[in-house]
Amino acid sequence: MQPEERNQHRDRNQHRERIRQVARDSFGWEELRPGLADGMAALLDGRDVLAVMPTGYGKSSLYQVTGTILDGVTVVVSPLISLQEDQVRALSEAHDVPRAVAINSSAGERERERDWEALADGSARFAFLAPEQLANEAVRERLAALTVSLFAVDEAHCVSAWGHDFRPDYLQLGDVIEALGHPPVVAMTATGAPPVRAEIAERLGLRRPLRLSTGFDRPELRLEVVRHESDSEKREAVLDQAAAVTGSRLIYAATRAETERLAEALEERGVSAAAYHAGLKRAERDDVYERFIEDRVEVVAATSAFGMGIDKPDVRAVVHDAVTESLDSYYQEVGRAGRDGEPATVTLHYRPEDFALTRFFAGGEPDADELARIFTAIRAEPGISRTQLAERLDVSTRSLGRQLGLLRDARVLDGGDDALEPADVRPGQAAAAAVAEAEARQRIELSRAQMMQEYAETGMCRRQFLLGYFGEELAEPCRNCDTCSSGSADRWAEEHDAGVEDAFPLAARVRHQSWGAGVVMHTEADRLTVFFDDAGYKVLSLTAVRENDLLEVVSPAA
DNA sequence: CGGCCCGTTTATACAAACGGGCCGGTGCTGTATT
Repeated sequence: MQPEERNQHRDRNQHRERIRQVARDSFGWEELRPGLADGMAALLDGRDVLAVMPTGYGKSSLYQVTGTILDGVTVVVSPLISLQEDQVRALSEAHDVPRAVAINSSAGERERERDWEALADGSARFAFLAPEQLANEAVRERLAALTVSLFAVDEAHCVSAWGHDFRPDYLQLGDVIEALGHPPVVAMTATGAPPVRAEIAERLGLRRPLRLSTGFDRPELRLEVVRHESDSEKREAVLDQAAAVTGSRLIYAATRAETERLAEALEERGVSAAAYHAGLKRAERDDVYERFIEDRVEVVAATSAFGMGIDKPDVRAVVHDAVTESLDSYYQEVGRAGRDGEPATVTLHYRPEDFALTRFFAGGEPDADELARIFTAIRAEPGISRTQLAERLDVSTRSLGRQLGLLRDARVLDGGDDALEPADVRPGQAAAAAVAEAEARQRIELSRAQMMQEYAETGMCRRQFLLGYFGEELAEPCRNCDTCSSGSADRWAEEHDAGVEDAFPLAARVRHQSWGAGVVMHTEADRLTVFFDDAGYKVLSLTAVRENDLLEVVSPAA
């Protein structure tokens, strides 16, 4: 062993010992679950970490323990103020852990100033921020003046799910990290198929991250899908199921109006129910949430707003009144059932027409003229900030954020939001490139919905399908889903008599004649699923691929 | 794209059927108004 290696070895043992000590003494964890200590040690070694672990596993400990050990400030990016508050509380309840502050719009200016001073003088060493805060130059300057020794991104799937249009500041986090000198970064999420994970790593600029994944299977969840032809028949089935089950249950609907209708109909049947969506007042939302947690309301009919941060152990059923826009979202929502490990049922009720709404949300035609107008304005004033630009053009900073994201992705715009730098191309070219980018994005969104449809219509074991989507293999049908119960899964397995696909192995990097570069996501005996960088998911028949020589393996594993 | 609301038509007096138009999810922030 060389002296240098010996030093590293000694450091690592010291790290492990310190991790054990802090976990036990400060947080009261006698033992850390598999992977967590490895992640912490990697961060202390200066490595980036991408952790995909289910809710309740203890992902937060990755930055809690590491941040306690490190001397500088730990920045934690969290999408919701309510989550920030939960995390600040959790840290304040631990022993001998540096103080944590949440910096957001809910505090007054004076309080915020006190928090910054606490970070500066070392009396606070955890800072929770939403990405919108980091889009603010003054905030970034104050951070740069501190020593940031760890950068954590909680609910990191938001980078991919919200970054492109809803909350574009998520896409700027990579630049923020670089500007801070790239301290070790830990990105944490409970959800994400391989393309989502790849996007998180790419957007945040993670450097050869340690990838931790604990497995997606939730055997206690019974998986069911019911297809309906008419709207009213579907609603009746949803209501019947929600009324029949006992214990806490959740209904997910696609629109606010539908949550109201469902809750009302359940009340009429004598079931205590409440609607939950982002159109309600803050106090009403809190009230519904509290009543649900305290078992004073049995059923909550909600939109996707009822989600992150909700951790009720004994939800016995999650009933979907419509498809979601992807299996990533679907699995995240059904994952709120059976957290206590006891059996729970998750059922998707859908109609093919449901996909109309999914298509609508995938976005329509981007406006080439508007993109050209924006680009022209930036060219007239290189180095202009997003805020100034929004004023010049009299548009909202929000819609502008989405357009700037497209121009950036199309590589015709450089620089952060406070200094936009145009590439040397004509506005028409820039707009065309951005439109192409938007179309690629839309193709990917639509392909994600397509996978949802494949799941709904498959004859194979639902769990085998779902786990396959998340890059995991389940050797045998699960015996705890509707296709297994009906015998369909066994018939399917016989017809598609297994046989490992050697020519196109899992995770192989491939190139298709018309869809370009992609990665093999899932293989079956007669077909394979590939995620293409610009076209999204495609299910290919192996016979067609072979006969027409459509697919070429570029490298065996990505 | 499909669902829903609303006003109009239809063919005769209450109700159904039709068509145009609009809306659909998620949260941060800073600013204006009680």
